[in-house]
This record gives sequence, C-alpha cells and structure tokens, in this order.
Amino acid sequence: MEEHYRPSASRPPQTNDNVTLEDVARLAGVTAMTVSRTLKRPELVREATRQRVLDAVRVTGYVPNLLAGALATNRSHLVALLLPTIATSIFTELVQTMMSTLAASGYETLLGLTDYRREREEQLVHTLLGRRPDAIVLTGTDHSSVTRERLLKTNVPIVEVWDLADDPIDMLVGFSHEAVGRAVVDHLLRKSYRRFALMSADDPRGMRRSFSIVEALREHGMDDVPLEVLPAPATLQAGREGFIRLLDKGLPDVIVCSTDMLAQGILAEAASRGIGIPQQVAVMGFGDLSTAAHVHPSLSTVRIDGAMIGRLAAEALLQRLDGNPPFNETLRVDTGFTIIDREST
Amino acid sequence: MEEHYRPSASRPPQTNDNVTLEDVARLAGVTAMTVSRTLKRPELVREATRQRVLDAVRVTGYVPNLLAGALATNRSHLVALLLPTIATSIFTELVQTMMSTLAASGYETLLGLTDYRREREEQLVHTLLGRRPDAIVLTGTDHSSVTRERLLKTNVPIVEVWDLADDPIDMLVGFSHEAVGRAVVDHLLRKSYRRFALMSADDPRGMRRSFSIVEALREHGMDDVPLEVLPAPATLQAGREGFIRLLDKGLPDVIVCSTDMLAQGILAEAASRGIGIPQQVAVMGFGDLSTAAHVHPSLSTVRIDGAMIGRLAAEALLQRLDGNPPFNETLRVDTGFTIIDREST
DNA sequence: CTGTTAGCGCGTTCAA
DNA sequence: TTGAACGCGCTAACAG
Repeated sequence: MEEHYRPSASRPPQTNDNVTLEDVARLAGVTAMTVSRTLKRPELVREATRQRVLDAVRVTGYVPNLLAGALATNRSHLVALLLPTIATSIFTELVQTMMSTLAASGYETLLGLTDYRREREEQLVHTLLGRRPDAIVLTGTDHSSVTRERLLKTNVPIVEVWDLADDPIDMLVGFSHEAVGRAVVDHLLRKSYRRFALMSADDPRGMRRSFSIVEALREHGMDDVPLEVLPAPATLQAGREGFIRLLDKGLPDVIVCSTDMLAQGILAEAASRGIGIPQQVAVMGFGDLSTAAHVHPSLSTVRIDGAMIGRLAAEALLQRLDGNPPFNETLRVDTGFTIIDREST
Repeated sequence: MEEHYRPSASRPPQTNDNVTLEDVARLAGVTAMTVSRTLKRPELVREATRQRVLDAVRVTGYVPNLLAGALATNRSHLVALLLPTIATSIFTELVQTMMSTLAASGYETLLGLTDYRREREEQLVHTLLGRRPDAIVLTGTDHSSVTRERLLKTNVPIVEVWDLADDPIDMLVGFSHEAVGRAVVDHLLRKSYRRFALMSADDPRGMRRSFSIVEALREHGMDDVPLEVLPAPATLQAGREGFIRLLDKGLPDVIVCSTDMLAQGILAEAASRGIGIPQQVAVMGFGDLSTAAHVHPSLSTVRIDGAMIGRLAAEALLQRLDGNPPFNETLRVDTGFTIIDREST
C-alpha cells in the first residue's frame, strides 16, 4: 500500500464558491429578486431579462444556496431515512427504490444508520430533525419512548416501514412477522418436517421472527425447539458456527433461519462436512431478492419485496407532501410475503 | 395485500414544531444568545443559568434548526456521498464504514445515487452543492467535463474513492484496475489455465476491469479472448445467460467475471447442467467481503477491502475539515487488493 | 458571564 | 414585469 502526500499545486486558484443571488443580479443589471424569479418562476420574467440573467448565472457559476432557501420557505426537500444497517443486503432494495422514487419528485435523502441500537436512533432522530426534513422514514416500529414522544408531536410526516404494528406513529408500510411465522410453520409441517431448530442473529427483527415461529410451533403442540442465537450482524461465519453448535443437539429435520445469510452459512458448513441438504437437514431462509434460493435449489426462503415497500412508502409520503386534500389521513399497508420453495416448483 | 385509509384521529393536537431559540430564551428569562451558548459552549455559561436554560429546552422540546445554524456559520456538517448504486453489495461495506467514521465526528450523510449515469451525477453534484456540504465523496474518477469543472473550482474538499487515476480532482483513495488485471492474469497463467473467457456487466468499472485483463492477456500473446458483455446491472440471471452464450463458443478453461454476482450466476447454471467447477471450467469473481469465495470453495475471487477505502477516505476528509495544518495537501492512496483462491489455501 | 448588533442568502409581500 | 423591505433562526463579534 503506497501512500504519499504532495502539495496541491494542481488545485486552481480556488475561485470562491460564495456567489450569491446579489452577485448574479449585479452582473445582470437587475435585482436579486429578479434572479430568484428567473430560476424558480421563469414565466414571471420577461424573455429578455431572463436571458440576461441566465447568462450571468452561467458566467458566475452560481449555485443556489438551498440552506437559505429552505430557511426562508420552511421547505427543505429533504427526507431523512433511518436504517439499522446497510451492510446486509436485505435493506438495499428498499433504499434504492425509495430513493429513486423520491428523487424523481425532487427530494434528496439524508441517511442515518442506527446499528440496531435504540439510543443511536434516538440521537439520530434528534439531529436529523434539526435539518428540518420534509419527512422521516423509520425502519421498524420498535423505538425508544423518547423517540416516539418526539415524533408524535412533530408535524413532519412519518412512515414506519418493514414491520407491521397496531400503533403506528403516523403511516405504516410493512408485513406481519407473526403471519410469516405461522405461514412458515404451516408450510413446513405440510411437508412433513417434525423436528425443528431455529437460528437467529441477535437483532430485534430477527428475534421477533424466531419467536413468532416458536409461538406457531407451540400452537401445534411442539415445545422445546432448539434456538441458536448468534451475535449480530448475521454473517456467513456466524451461520457456520451456529450450525456446528446445533449439530451437538442432534440433527433436526429442518432449520429455520432469521435471515438468508445464516442459511448460506449452514449450506457452506454442510457442504464441507458432506451433509446433504435437504435430504439430511432442510434449511429455510428469509430475505429479499436473495441469491440463496437461486444458487441453492435446496434452500427454501421467505421472500420480502423490499422494492414494493420502498415504493409504497415513498408514494405515501409524496402524496402527503405535494398532494392536495388527503392530508389528514393515515396509511396502513400490509405488503405481505411469499414463500419460495424450489423443491415444489 | 390489505390497504386502508383512516382519519388520523390518532395523531395528537400537533403541538407545533417551530420552537425557536427566542421561545426558549423567553421561558428561561435570558437572551437567545445565552441559550445558543448553553447548547454549544456550555463552559461559557454560569451553572445556574445553564440549568434554567436546559430546563426550558426540555419543557419546550426545542430542536435546534441546523439549517439556520449552517447558514450563519457556513458549516453544514453534511457530507455528500455519490454512488452508482446501492443495490449491489460491492459498495455497501464502503458506505457503512465511511458513514460511521464520519458520524463519530458529527457529520451526517447526504446520499445520491447516480445509477452509473454521468448526466445524473452532474445533476446531483449541482443540487447537492446547493446544500453546501462540508465535503463531497465521489465514486470513480470518470466524470463529465461539466462536473469536473464545477468541482475543480469549489473550495469544498473532495475525495474520489474506489478507482485510481492520475489526475484526481482533489483527494483520491482506491486501487488500480489495471494492476488487478495483470495480477489476475499472472495468477491464472501460473495455474496453467490457457483458454480464457471474460464476462462483464455493461458498466464503466466492470468494462474497465475486463479491458485491463484483455490487455494483460495480449501482453502474453493471447488475442481474441471471448468477452461476453451483459446489460447492467449484474444479476444472477445475467450471469446464467452469459454463461449459456459463452458455452456456444466452446468451453474455456477459466471465465473471469467483472463481479461476483455474475460468477455466482455461472455457478448456478453450471450446477443445474452438471458442469464441474473448477474441473471443467474455473470461475473467477471480483468483489468485497463476498460470500462467493466461502460458499463455493471452487470459486476464486479478487477481494477489494471496501471498509478500508471507506475508512481512509473518511479520515482524509476529517483531517481536512477539523484538522490543523495539512490543509493544502493532497492525498493519494493505493489500497491494493487481494486474490483469494480457495484451491491453494 | 451576558446582552446587543448585524448579517448569513433567500423568498414572501407588498408597492410601483 | 420589476423592486424594496422585511424576516426565516441562528451565531460572530464586540460591549458591558
């Protein structure tokens, strides 16, 4: 790794960046106000002046100061997006869709990563609110009480995405983890699996999914299901190790994982030990457009449509922001999920 | 999918959000300036008043307006981060590390996705500059001339990450695609592979990597290497289809892919056709902490340390922003890369 | 230790 | 169709 410093002789005389409306106006022989209008409401300015102004803008390299604009209009065209992490692929599809939908309507995105920590979320909500975003998107419904309070008495539109809950702060777009749990159990029982084992990363959503499965199994009279909890984040390596520990408790019929990455870890370890999937153990994952189900025909998975969640959430926001009447209404959407099972396809 | 609207009777009387310094000051019986000080430079305020002010802050639920603050101080504590996409895992590690490093020093991140389109990047640079970020991070070194010009005459610190180039706009942290090409070819030749084939998604960086390999092969007297170009983005499905088309041209010894996802596609298709990897064809990928090399012992890959790039870039920025003297210096770092080959491990 | 004054760059509101 | 005055909420600089 080579690393060297050198004088920045290459950077030009740094023509300053602080061109203001006033500067442009002076050059064009008009008032600041006219420049502003030319840029925002061109139709209110006479053709001739408009051209003169636009020339002056080009010459000066004027870039409107959006901070000042936002301060004056009380509209920032900024959306704050809070996520636990971006390192796991499960959220990227959501981010991508949401951002492009919002960008198409002129909104930029301020990103905040909470690392699954509620106090970090609390802190982020505070500073991000300071940027006066026009809307806030939160992942999940599990917030600290301080966060909830602050958000409840804000006028800023809020969408909670991903999870479903009964008491949303404002708008809500997601799916029911409990419904997933029941559906997975039904599915696997129907396929005649009897001895279950669970594996989860130690994050709220993962645990919630696992518990919902424990619960569903209990309803079918099955107790004492082994649950292997691994420290977050869910990595391939964690999956391998969890699998090894589960093996000590005897080989189950099927292992249900809180996320695809863990499932892939199991597959890797099983391959290197010559354990047949799904002949000896079946594996079930959970994720988005995961590669898992495609790479390994043996792996079943629950597919969550992150793109749909992102799009619906963004559209709900835009309607509240630009939209006319339906301002005082609250949206609640269950986006559902799909069980993908290569064996049965 | 269930979807229903309902009146927002649940939202409280919307206590307004526009608490200002003035409001807090009035309640605390001091001046706005004193409130400002209590929040930013507490050591300048007497203990007693400080407490009174902090109480008033709690009571009112005051959230500092950072837009106004930034306007007044000409410091936004915002970093603009431009990426082609976030949907491919190769960048997420970079984002994660960079964001947490910056956040630790009180900087928030404004994200922009260019979708590999230069005109989109140009447009984003313009609006994001309008937010007056304290720094800009760009992915790659291939920008439109307008973008380059604008950026060159800005005072805002800039880091280009990922690629290496000879004429950085300002600072630069990345690795050499050409060096990767040469190293990969040397590596594979040493392993006695002779008939090469290439597969790339149609994005600038992918193509650049592929061309660098074509070039390296040419230096070894090998011409006419089949190159399968697939429309971006590089998906698993694209990998499968590309592989099928390559098969028509006869089975090579080894296929070098511009990204891991394509490599995984090949593996999937090969598996379903009973083609042995690497006995019949070897496959080489390219990526970050990719799962590929772990899941498939048969797959070799070039590993790029996105976390290192992110950390170095962030630290370079922070030094320029907070740091003392070394302000007029330019950083150029070659982060290198690693070839991972499971067969030889 | 605290207050006063002035201004950051823009847009709203009037008037011309 | 254009301009003048004022304020958005905050902080730097100077007084006291």
